Amino acid sequence: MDQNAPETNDIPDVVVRRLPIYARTLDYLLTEGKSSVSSQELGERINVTAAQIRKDLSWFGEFGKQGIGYDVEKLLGHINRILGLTVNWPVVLVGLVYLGQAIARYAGFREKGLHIVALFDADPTKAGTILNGLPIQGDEEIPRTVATHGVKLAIVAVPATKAQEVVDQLIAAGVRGILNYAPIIVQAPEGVWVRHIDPVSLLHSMTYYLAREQAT
Amino acid sequence: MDQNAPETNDIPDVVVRRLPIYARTLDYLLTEGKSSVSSQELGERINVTAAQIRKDLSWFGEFGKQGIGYDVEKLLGHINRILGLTVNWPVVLVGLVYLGQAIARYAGFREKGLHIVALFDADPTKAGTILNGLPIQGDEEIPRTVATHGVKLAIVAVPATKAQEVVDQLIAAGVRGILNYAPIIVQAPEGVWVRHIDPVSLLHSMTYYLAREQAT
DNA sequence: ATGTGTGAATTACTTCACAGCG
DNA sequence: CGCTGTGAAGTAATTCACACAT
Repeated sequence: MDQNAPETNDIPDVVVRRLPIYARTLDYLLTEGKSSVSSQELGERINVTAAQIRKDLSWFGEFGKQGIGYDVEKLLGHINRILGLTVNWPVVLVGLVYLGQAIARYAGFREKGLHIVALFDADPTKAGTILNGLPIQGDEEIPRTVATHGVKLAIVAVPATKAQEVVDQLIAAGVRGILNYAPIIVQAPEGVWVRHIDPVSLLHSMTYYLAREQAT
Repeated sequence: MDQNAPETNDIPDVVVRRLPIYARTLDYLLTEGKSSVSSQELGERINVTAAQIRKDLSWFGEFGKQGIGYDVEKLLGHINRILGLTVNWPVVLVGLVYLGQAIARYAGFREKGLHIVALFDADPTKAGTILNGLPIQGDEEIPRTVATHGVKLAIVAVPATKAQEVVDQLIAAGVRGILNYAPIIVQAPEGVWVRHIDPVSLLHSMTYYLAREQAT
């Protein structure tokens, strides 16, 4: 439902999905001046058991010191390397109505190795407009631009009705990972990863519990 | 890491999280004019096995007809009832920089029973500004407004450094479910649900696989 | 003492496979 | 037949608990 995990034996996807959270938290610990952290302490910050953190990390090596814990900076470096974040990743963004514009302006991507290098929107009246330093291009430019930048990652923030079409174009152009904000599960072939962001579904999964309580 | 699931024995949270996706897809099927659907067909749209859908639904009752499948409209009604979506849920939104503004303007919440009833931002120069028909209030108004509307759900789109503080205020005011867009895992007491949206982490979980391939 | 790394045990989730109904 | 609902079987993920290193 969420992603198509092609033959990536070895490490479970749940583990991979937790690594970025560990990295983010180590980053915060670093800015707080902490140089060392135990799995216990790290776990408390993110509601994960200490054992889980240790087991997750053990898939990749031995990064801790018995009796001490983990060196924050070193562990962060290890995780960043594991996630392929020693290089910057060019990313394209498709769909520039409100949400897309907000994404284009968000500094958090660039700070974390994700550089938005091109913006696309199907609306021809937007073409040429500069947004956060980048010109908006028409969707027909996707193939050329994706190819010239060697872009592997895309963010899709178009209406649900257009999402599959845009995703197909992106994949045809060479994109291999897609972050989809449209409220629809898009299909992708083997070898392409897709992650969905669906705030309405997340809220609905909470109304389930809240509705239940009121009845009690 | 993602949510604190207090004593909600019975139905697994993974199941609850899939229900909104089923509902959304049934909705699309309905607009496409389909009146009946099999678990197989529904599953193909969202990359879930037919058995999983049947098992998930069986937690709540028997909604299908052997040899036929499910009546789209009826099943949608059942799921909406299960999710507590027979009523509208008032929601407040805190944080109105770019992302928050985009959220405030997004029509998709209201269409799905989630009515944004109040907007808050800590920036006093924003106070009083009308956004999408609602006045922006200062954070100090949170307790009164949340109480008068009986708000149980909140969306948080403030910077990471402010997120925990805002969440604490919201919970103190009576909020029981929080959708957090800030890139930090916020803490909440038993009985409060939290869901996180973290695009950077999702992208990083894909760079992991992409980096691996290039090496191959 | 303290806290990691890890097999073993446990718990949770998914898929199988088929009886039974329309 | 065709497709649901569901126990049973099979996988996967998490937690336990402890040997061992500092």
